[in-house]
Amino acid sequence: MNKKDYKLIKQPGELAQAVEVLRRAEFIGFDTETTGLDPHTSKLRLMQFAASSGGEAGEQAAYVIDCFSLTREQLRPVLELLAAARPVKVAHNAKFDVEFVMRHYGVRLGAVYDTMLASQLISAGNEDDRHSLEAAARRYLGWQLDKGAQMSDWSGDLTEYQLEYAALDAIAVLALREKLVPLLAEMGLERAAQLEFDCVMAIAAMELAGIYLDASCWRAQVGHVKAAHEKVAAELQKQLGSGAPQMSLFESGAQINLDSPAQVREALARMGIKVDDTRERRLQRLAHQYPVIELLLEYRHLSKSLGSYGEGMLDYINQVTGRIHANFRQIGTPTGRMTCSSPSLQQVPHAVEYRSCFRAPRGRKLVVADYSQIELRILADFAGDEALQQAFTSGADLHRATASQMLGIPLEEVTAQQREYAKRLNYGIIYGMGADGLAGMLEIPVEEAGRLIDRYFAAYAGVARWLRDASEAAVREGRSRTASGRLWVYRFDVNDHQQLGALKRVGRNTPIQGTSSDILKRAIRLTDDALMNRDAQIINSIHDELVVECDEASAGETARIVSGTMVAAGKEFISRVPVVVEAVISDAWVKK
DNA sequence: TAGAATCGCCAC
DNA sequence: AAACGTGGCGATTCTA
Repeated sequence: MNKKDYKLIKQPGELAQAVEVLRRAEFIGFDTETTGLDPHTSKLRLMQFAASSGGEAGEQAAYVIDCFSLTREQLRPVLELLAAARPVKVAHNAKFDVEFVMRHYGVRLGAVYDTMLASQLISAGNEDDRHSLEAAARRYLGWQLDKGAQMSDWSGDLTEYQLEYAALDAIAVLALREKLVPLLAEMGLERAAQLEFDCVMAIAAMELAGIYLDASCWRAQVGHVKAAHEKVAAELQKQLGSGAPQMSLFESGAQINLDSPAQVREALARMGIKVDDTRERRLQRLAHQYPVIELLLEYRHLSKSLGSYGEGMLDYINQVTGRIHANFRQIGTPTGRMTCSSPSLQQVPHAVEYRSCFRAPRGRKLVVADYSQIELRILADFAGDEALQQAFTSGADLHRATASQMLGIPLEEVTAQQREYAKRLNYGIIYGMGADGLAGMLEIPVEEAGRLIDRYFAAYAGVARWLRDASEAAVREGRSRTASGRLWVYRFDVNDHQQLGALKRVGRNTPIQGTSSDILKRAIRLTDDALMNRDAQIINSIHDELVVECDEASAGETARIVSGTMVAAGKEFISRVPVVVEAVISDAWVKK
């Protein structure tokens, strides 16, 4: 490892010299130390930079800037360096550092190379790999970084040890990039990496802005659910207890734990209803027959609402901003989708009662924009299936068109049930659903479901061929790619019958789901760029949807811009099928 | 008894 | 036994 040489900067003159050196580099390592994890309540203490010094190979110049010693005005040269497109700032999980710089200095980084995202792409869906700077430096550099100082107190006088640690991280990311660049190239991941790097800033800005939740609206909603929950629980106890054996004199009642699947299963057995498990799918089929099952499903639904979407949601409201700043993991799944936690804004129930509590503050509006059937459009494009493409270009209702095509009847003669079947097929096909799954969902015999699928594939022969090829390629090559080139190297055991089946389904789904996520990420970047210097900001992103909060007066304009950038992003990846975005202006996170 | 594993269910 | 892909998360149950 290189000598831990660094210069501590506490004076404007020293800063000017450092910036002069850094400006000449093509890439500079960048890291920060902060007094805590929340940019709204914690301070930025240090900014560390590293660059090749231009001398002998491997020599580094490293600078540790003490933000407590310099005013914003004095820091201006380095803030301009950060804002410039060159040099590219190399950072590990840049989102974290970027949020602090944005929050405290109002500066966006001009260009980012994120070694954490690069490392995740190279792992190609292997979720056993860790991607902390410590883990990545060990794996790719053989460096043993001492992270002991990471959680130390950065708010007071700093020790030599702390400063060395801080400087070394900036050096490490620069060295890490050198190792990752050829790996990304060899694996054909350069385009995917650029796509990821390009939206880091926009995602950081989205988190930093947060989303406004009307607390009293939420409390009222939770109150309603709580009352309903108690009522249903009491009734369910009564019904489930009815088959119980004679209870002892000392027991007031045979209370069971309604939240325990095992106890519920036993109670149902006592009533003569024997089930292997009590999952919703299974119970749904018995609900018509047994009122107690219907009640149980309602109880489960209410419990879920109270647990995941109860009072706890209010704890996420930031004390400083009054808004919720969830954590978005940019590469959250092997297909490239983002995931969101603390709280997961991606799984707030679709019911208006919940979503309408997430709303625009006074004088502002939300633009809620989502892609119309983007995954099916991707499939139609990839498969080159003219019939499915025609269904999209005709302008007719898609599921009605599908029903018409597969049943060979005019559009006007399609019944509501036929449309519903076609809709389930359209969605299920993307996930690799088979006759059994369709039969269960539509509550029809397996043979009939099989015939429906046959007709579907007869109408869309190109889709059938593409899906078959995709699963065969996944089995043969053990990997799939999305349109950006993102890679998932599978770790399924093809000798295991079940895993082989799963592999075939994942092989069909990954290029589609992954390309959809490519498109949304591109849309995030283009939209963020287009909204720059307007009173508008992306505040949420959910797989095929963007939510933008903006000034009331410019909502119409904002909606047009967002639609335009989202469509443009889609067109970068698919060309044979029109990309359609539905954008509405709303007071809350609902499509009015 | 704390953490891991499992079940069940919310989203797209 | 399951039979439809990707997750996060809360409650229960298992395990060391």
